[in-house]
Amino acid sequence: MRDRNAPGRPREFDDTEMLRKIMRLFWKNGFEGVSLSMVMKETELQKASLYAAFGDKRSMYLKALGQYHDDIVSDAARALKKDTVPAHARIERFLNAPLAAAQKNDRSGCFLCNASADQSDLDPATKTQVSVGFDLLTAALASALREVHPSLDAEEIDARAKTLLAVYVGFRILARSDVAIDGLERAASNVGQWIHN
Amino acid sequence: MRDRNAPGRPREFDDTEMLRKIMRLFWKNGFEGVSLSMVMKETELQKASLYAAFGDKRSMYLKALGQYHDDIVSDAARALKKDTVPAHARIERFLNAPLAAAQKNDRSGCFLCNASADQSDLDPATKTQVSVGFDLLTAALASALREVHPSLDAEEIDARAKTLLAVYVGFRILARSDVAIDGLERAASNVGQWIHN
DNA sequence: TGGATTAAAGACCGATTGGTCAAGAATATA
DNA sequence: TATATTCTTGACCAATCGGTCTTTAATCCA
Repeated sequence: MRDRNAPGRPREFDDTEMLRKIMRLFWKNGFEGVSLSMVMKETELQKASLYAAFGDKRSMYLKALGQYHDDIVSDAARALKKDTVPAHARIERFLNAPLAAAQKNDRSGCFLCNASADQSDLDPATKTQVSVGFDLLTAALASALREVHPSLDAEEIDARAKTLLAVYVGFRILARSDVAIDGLERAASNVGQWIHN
Repeated sequence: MRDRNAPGRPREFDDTEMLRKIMRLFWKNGFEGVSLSMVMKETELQKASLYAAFGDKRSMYLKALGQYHDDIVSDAARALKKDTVPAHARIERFLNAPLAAAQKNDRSGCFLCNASADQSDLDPATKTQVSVGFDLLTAALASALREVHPSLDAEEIDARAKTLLAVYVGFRILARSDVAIDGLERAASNVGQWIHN
């Protein structure tokens, strides 16, 4: 966002608001699945304005991924680290989020997971940003796990956190297909039990 | 593949061989990330020959996914269902495959997982085909789990199989990013322990 | 009021996209 | 050898791709 009292003609749109629209586009369709004309339609901005504000397509994608981090990932991490409900319930809620979304017919999945599958192998900057998101979630899961098992050492906590993250990511990907959702629910409840081991 | 004694000029290439090349392309780059000119270069075939043999781009993608099913998924399922090693070791080997690939710097991941993230929400036919693959793997995991726990009922077996599949898929996606691989290994060994519960 | 500066609008660019078509070449059968 | 059938080649197509440029409009500061 530009300075309010900057010289020159002021920008007529809010950067963050537009970035959120762009984010939803890339989230749903992937990098190559989004064209500049789609972005123009969604934001109701001209091409040149988009380039001036966000740079080229790759840079838009990266900024959209950053917006996802700020809006969604960090929120999820916060809810895992501290909340009114006990730690094990926070983890269960986290693992149930993919299934809850699927039941509401929201199949967009997780932008981080999609980006990892779609672009991590093709673009190093995306790969890095995806890893940052996954690392934040791992740390948040580890924090919650420490509350459940104060006696476990750091390595074991990290290993379990990564297992839970893998389950979460797997649920997100599986829920995008037609894999029967009811089996997944019981699977989630199994993992909920496993947390206490 | 056309009949050997069919009338007309015989095809100068092997369909399956070409489909495998196309498969690798889509596997690595996703649907929109592959252009017809890339396919032409990889197969050394002309555009019209490709269209005559495999149909349009969407149809090529679906056939490539089918080839992945025949070549890779069904092999993995077979190795899970029956082998010289005991059932729990077969499952562990299955879960370790994503990490073993990552250690060899093979980051292509799993075509099924990538397709689910990339195209399941956009194309119903892809969604269906992805689900068929996941269902086959679930059934194979369930078969191995029944050997480990003959007393468990079918629903519980299915739920556990889906948990393991989620872990597998999660590993595949996480391994594409820069998430530290050593933590994942210990995670895999944790899950190996959990199988016996 | 007059620069200086920035944004908005949309025409414009070459390159590439997925896809088709017409002509010639290779085969089986008759 | 003639014909029917299929395959291969490469030119060809409109549409779209990502990206730029010029013109005009809006603002700040002096």
